Amino acid sequence: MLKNTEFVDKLRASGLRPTKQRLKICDVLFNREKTFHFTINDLAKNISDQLNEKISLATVYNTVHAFKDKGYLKEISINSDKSYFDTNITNHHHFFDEDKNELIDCNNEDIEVIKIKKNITGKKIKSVEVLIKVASDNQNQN
Amino acid sequence: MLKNTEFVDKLRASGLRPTKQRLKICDVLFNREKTFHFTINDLAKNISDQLNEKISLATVYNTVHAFKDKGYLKEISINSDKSYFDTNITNHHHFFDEDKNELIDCNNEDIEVIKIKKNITGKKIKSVEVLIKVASDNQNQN
DNA sequence: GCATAGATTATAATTATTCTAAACTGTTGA
DNA sequence: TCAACAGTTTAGAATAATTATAATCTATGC
Repeated sequence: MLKNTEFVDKLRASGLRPTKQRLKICDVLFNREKTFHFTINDLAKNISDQLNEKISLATVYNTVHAFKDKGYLKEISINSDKSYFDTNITNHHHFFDEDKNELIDCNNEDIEVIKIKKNITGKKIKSVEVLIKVASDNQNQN
Repeated sequence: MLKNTEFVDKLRASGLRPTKQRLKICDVLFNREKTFHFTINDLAKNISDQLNEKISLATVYNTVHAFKDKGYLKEISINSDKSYFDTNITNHHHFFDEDKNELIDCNNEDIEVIKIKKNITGKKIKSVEVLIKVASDNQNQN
C-alpha cells in the first residue's frame, strides 16, 4: 500500500503537479496486488465507484496519457474500438480472451524469447508485442 | 492479373453474391503484386480514384467485413483509431513504422517461431500476432 | 419475367476520443 | 503571506471511425 506522499513525490519528479485528481487515479491504478488491464471506461467507472465526487472524463483521458508518456502505463495493441492500458510496464506479452474481451498477462516463462533477425533499415525497434487471441472452441477464427 | 470470372466463382463459392461493387473491390484488393495493408479509408480512396461511380462507404465496410469473415482478409492488431487490414492471410507478423503510420510485413524467415508453452485453460488459440513498433532514433518509446 | 432474399445506399445514430475556452489550483518568488 | 502565472480541470462541443436503419435495388431460382 503506497502512501499519498510517495505518489506526490513521484509525480513531482516527473514534472507533473500532484493534483487531487491525479492522486486519486494513482491510488486506483497502483494500489493493487495484481496488474490492472483497463480501458478508460473501466477506470472511470472504478473511480466513480469508490468516490463521492467525480473526475471529469477529459481529466481521466489526460491523466492516463500523461502517465503513459511518463512510462507509468503501457498501451496494449488490440484491434478494438477502445484502447487498453496496463499497469505492468515490464516487457511482457498478452492473451486476449475474445469471449470476455479481457486481457491476461502472459508470463515471460510461458513464451519463448522473440528473436528478430532483420529489422527495417534506419529504424529502431521501440517495442515487440505478442498478442495471443484465445476463445472457446466454438468461436470463429479471425 | 485475375479475371473477373475468377472472382465471380470465388464469391459464389463463399456464398457471397458477385455484385458489381464486390467485384470492383476484389479488383482493387487482389489484383496487385504486393500485399496491401490498408484502412477502410485507404480502400475507399483507392476505389474512388480509379472509378467514375462511387461505392457507398457502408458497402465498403460491409464488404471488407464479409471478406474478413470468409478469410480473404486479415485484421491487424494495432492500437489506433482505425482498423488495419491485410490482403496477406498467411501466418506472418508485422512491423509498424510509427513515423509514417505504415504497416510492413515481417518475413517469416526474419523472426523465430513463437513457442507458447502455456495457454489459458479451456481456451483455444485463435491467432498469434507479433507487432514490432519501429521509429527513427529520436522518437519517444511508448 | 417474377418473387424474393440478399445487397446497396444515404443518412442518422453511436461511440471513443480530442478540443475548447473558461474557471480553478499548485507553485514560485517577492 | 500573497499575487501572479502556468499548468489543470471541467463541461460540453467537435471530430472521426464505425454501425444501424430503412428504403431501394439486384442477382438468382423458378
